[in-house]
Amino acid sequence: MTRASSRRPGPPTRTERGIPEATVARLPVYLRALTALSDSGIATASSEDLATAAGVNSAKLRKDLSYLGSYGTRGVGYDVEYLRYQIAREIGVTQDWAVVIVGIGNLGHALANYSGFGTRGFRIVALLDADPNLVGERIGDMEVRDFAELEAIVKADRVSIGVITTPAGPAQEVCDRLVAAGVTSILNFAPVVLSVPDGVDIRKVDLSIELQILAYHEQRKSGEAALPQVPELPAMNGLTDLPSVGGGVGA
Amino acid sequence: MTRASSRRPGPPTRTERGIPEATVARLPVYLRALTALSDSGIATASSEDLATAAGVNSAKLRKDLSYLGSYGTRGVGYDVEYLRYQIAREIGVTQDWAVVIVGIGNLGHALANYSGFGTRGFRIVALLDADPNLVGERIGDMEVRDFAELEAIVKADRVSIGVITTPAGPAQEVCDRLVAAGVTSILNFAPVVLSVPDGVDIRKVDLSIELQILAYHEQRKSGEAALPQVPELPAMNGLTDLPSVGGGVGA
DNA sequence: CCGATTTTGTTCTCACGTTCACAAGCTCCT
DNA sequence: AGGAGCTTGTGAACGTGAGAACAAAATCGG
Ligand SMILES: NC(=O)c1ccc[n+]([C@@H]2O[C@H](COP(=O)([O-])OP(=O)(O)OC[C@H]3O[C@@H](n4cnc5c(N)ncnc54)[C@H](O)[C@@H]3O)[C@@H](O)[C@H]2O)c1
Ligand SMILES: NC(=O)c1ccc[n+]([C@@H]2O[C@H](COP(=O)([O-])OP(=O)(O)OC[C@H]3O[C@@H](n4cnc5c(N)ncnc54)[C@H](O)[C@@H]3O)[C@@H](O)[C@H]2O)c1
Repeated sequence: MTRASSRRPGPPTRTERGIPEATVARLPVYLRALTALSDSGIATASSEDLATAAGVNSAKLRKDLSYLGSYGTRGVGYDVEYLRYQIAREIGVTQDWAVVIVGIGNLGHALANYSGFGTRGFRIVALLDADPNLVGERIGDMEVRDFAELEAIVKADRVSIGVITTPAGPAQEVCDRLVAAGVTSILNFAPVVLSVPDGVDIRKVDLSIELQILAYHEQRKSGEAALPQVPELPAMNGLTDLPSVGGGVGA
Repeated sequence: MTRASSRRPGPPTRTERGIPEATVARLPVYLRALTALSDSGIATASSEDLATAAGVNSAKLRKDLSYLGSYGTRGVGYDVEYLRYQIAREIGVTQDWAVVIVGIGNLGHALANYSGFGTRGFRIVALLDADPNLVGERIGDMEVRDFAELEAIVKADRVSIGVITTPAGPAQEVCDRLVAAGVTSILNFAPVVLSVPDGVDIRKVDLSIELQILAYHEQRKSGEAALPQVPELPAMNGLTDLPSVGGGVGA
């Protein structure tokens, strides 16, 4: 492991068990690749093999893994099962995390029906919605419950992760309720910037943004020199979506 | 704009109209913030206002915008409408992009029902699935069509963006078909690393990975010094998902 | 037991991204 | 008209991340 003694403020110098964020984001990818290899009956894999399966450069993969410890064997490679467990432990998916989903509309239904969570260390303990017409509906082996029950559920099941799939309008309010109830990690699908207090982690998944990034590159491919250069405000597409400029300040 | 003459290899030196990837990823966020401000009847906004609405640091926002040109006025701020148009043009959402969705299951249905695309420069021209039982089903004002019609549709509607919402197994195959048909940008929801030829852009949205990143940080919050230190392979959670180690090499 | 071979873990360097800090430029008030 | 007061645009410092390269450690064959 990297020593941080005689070196001044020096290089990155991980502050003891601090794994770079970029690495954290890749660990789940490695975990999946290892699972795939394991299912194929492969017991040992080199960094080259793993890197190929995970779609990254092998030097990067080795450096990422070195933050966790020395789990490989020189001249041989990595034991697939062993490394898989070590990564799973580091991420924290060897235990189950209780999750609530708020807003059981189109997207909420899809997530509720998705089987891929339970098999990966996450357990959906409640589907919540404010719409009385939805409350009571059965989805798989679960039932939609009233959003008002949030606090009781979070307490009872020690829920630490909340998923927001409501429209943008109520998202900040829902977020505040989740935080107040004790949820400390939030995955947001609504197209708004949510503000949360320190100590609460938030990640967003935003389809429109992904598509727009693709569009940007797409435009470069085809257009190149065939685009109008700084035209003045013509009629533009309706780009409307948000009801108003939501809550407070971002981080 | 930054001159790149008498300076040697020098600083970042954008290669003429080349916008940093990190900036590209934030432009859609700014666009949304501007739309929100515009809808609130605000005509002018300072970088501070905008940064707050977009959830970023104002220096970063100013630098990002400076890559597009000098669209602000010192001492005043940015004209909301004008800047909004400039960003929309830069991203490429002043024109409509034709999109196909492949795999109309839980997630595909949700996307098909989502109204937020049409209003942002994207037009879903086809919903495709290989399952004969699904073909013909109506979703909103669209009808699910056979995946075999892909090539014809891509040609007819000049489709450049494809969305994959099939299970992981067939995803690479579907991806190859899309590319062969002429699609050059792909948004993938299946939990696999897809390989595509040069010139094709691919982005992935992966719920499980997002949750796992949250879990990692969550574990840090509660556990801290209370975690077992490198235990030996005990019974672990089923982390299975992929059917086997998919296609070829990643980028 | 020793050397050839393989593959990890790590160091070094470069590129990229973020943030600070401030001169340049605009508006408004006197 | 001239100066005070803001706010942009950007140069420079800093931090993080990516990739090349290689020494250290393990296996295997003779
Ligand atoms: N459907 C998609 O494919 C898609 C794609 C991208 C983004 N999104 C975003 O995801 C979010 C959900 O999309 P959707 O299509 O499922 O919307 P939806 O309208 O179908 O569902 C929203 C659900 O949230 C519930 N809800 C509203 N206010 C609530 C509150 N205060 N507390 C609890 N529940 C509340 C509603 O009753 C409804 O059931 C939206 O923000 C949307 O912009 C959706
Ligand atoms: N549902 C979710 O909330 C969710 C969450 C995270 C990730 N995902 C991922 O998104 C993908 C879709 O999930 P889902 O729940 O909608 O699955 P699903 O099984 O409900 O739907 C998949 C659809 O793809 C179709 N399909 C299968 N093979 C095909 C082929 N070769 N060509 C065209 N169509 C084909 C099937 O007929 C089916 O309609 C999966 O890869 C899943 O892992 C889903």
